[in-house]
Amino acid sequence: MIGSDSPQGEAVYRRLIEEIRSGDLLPGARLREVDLATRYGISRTPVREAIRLLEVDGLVVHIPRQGATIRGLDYAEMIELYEMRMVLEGTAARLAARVASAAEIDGLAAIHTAFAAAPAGVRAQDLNRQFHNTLVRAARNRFLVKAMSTLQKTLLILGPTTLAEPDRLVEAVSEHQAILNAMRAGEGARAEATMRNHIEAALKQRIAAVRGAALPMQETL
Amino acid sequence: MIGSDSPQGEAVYRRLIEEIRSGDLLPGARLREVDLATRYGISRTPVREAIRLLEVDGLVVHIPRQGATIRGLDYAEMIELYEMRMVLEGTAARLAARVASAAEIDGLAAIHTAFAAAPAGVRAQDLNRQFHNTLVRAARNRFLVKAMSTLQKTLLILGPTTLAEPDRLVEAVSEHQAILNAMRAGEGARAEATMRNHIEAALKQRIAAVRGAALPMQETL
DNA sequence: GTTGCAAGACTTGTATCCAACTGGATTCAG
DNA sequence: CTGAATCCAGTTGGATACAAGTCTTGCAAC
Repeated sequence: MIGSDSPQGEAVYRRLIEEIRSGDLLPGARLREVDLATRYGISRTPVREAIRLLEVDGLVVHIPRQGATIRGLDYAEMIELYEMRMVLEGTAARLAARVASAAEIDGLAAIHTAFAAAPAGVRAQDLNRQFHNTLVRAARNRFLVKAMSTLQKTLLILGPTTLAEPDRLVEAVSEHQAILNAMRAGEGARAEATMRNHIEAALKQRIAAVRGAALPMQETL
Repeated sequence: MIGSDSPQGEAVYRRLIEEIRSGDLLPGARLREVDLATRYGISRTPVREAIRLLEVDGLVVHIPRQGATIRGLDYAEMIELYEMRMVLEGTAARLAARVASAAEIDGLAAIHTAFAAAPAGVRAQDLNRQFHNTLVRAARNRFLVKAMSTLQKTLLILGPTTLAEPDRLVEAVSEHQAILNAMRAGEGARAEATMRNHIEAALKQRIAAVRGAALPMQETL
């Protein structure tokens, strides 16, 4: 028994996701079925299921008779990932500005207030996640929510968000405020533009973070 | 042995997808593990795997101790689905207009030529799929490709595409031509706009097709 | 005739067992 | 000492056996 509710496969899945988020499982780590099964005190069947779910999320690569390993993102994929965030979250802001109720925007504003007051750290990161998730849900499009959910899981393997640095946090607060203002005004186009700008700033920070990182070995001359 | 390559679970998955596309499996159909296993002459293990894959695609709903059934899309979800198509395929057209090579656009044009010459039917539907898939791949964004792949699978449960009617087919050819023109000119914004227009026209056709369909029973007064 | 309950069939969830394949280590020939 | 071929350990893929829960159906009581 490792999770709270019945389906153990899903419990293992969530647990593995959490281990990826926390950094216990880094790219390249092998996921051996018997290893995980004995570690969680269950059989291989639910473990297999969880690994398959991680595979369709794109978090692990699964070579047929060889096993699964946490995959990494190369530079190009990182850019593509943020490009998609700009599209999806920008769309979410545009739609939400039109259809979100005042109560929903108030809820978003409450999260933002707490976010603005939080020091850099896990608390701020969590509130940031809440802000973005709530905004996406406010767009009232289930397929958009699902696509963003997949994208965010992929984002996990890039490591913790860039909000650890206080400078970036201050910028992010300001950008969130701009998004909120546009949404309150019901200006979808401006909400989309400010959101895209926000994601692009996050990408710049991310690019700066990987500066100096080693190139993949195949390309190391 | 039901598929060509090794992993049977994936073979079952593709086979079920095909049965959904062909209309053999309609919304509401139950997927019993032992039933499918005996039908394909294999054990339950790969069948379970395939059903889980369909679940994450959103093609089946899976109630924990009760089983999986092909799910249907209500009116709101249909609108949301096409809204997402407008966003994703519009983005694909915009990006492809910038980054696609001349060879890729020529390939797209070749598909288009065959499409324009095809009579309404499965051949035209297949070429239409090829056109859209090729265009999305030309955008050079793996996450966009994956998101569109999921969306297209969901589209399957709405039934065959609207290209069965010759009138709509003629319109679609014209719209595809407009998209191609914009891409050749390298005008991303226009490519996006024409693609969004194309998807919106398809949505209108889809809405007309469900006119007079029975409302869900809960709402039937 | 209707409603409540209980037993049984049916279905999925989990565990374990066997088969097939991969990768590396070891050994033997050159 | 180098190279390859072979053998063996390790791991996943699939099948079957068992456990647990849900729905249906039949019966009895009201």
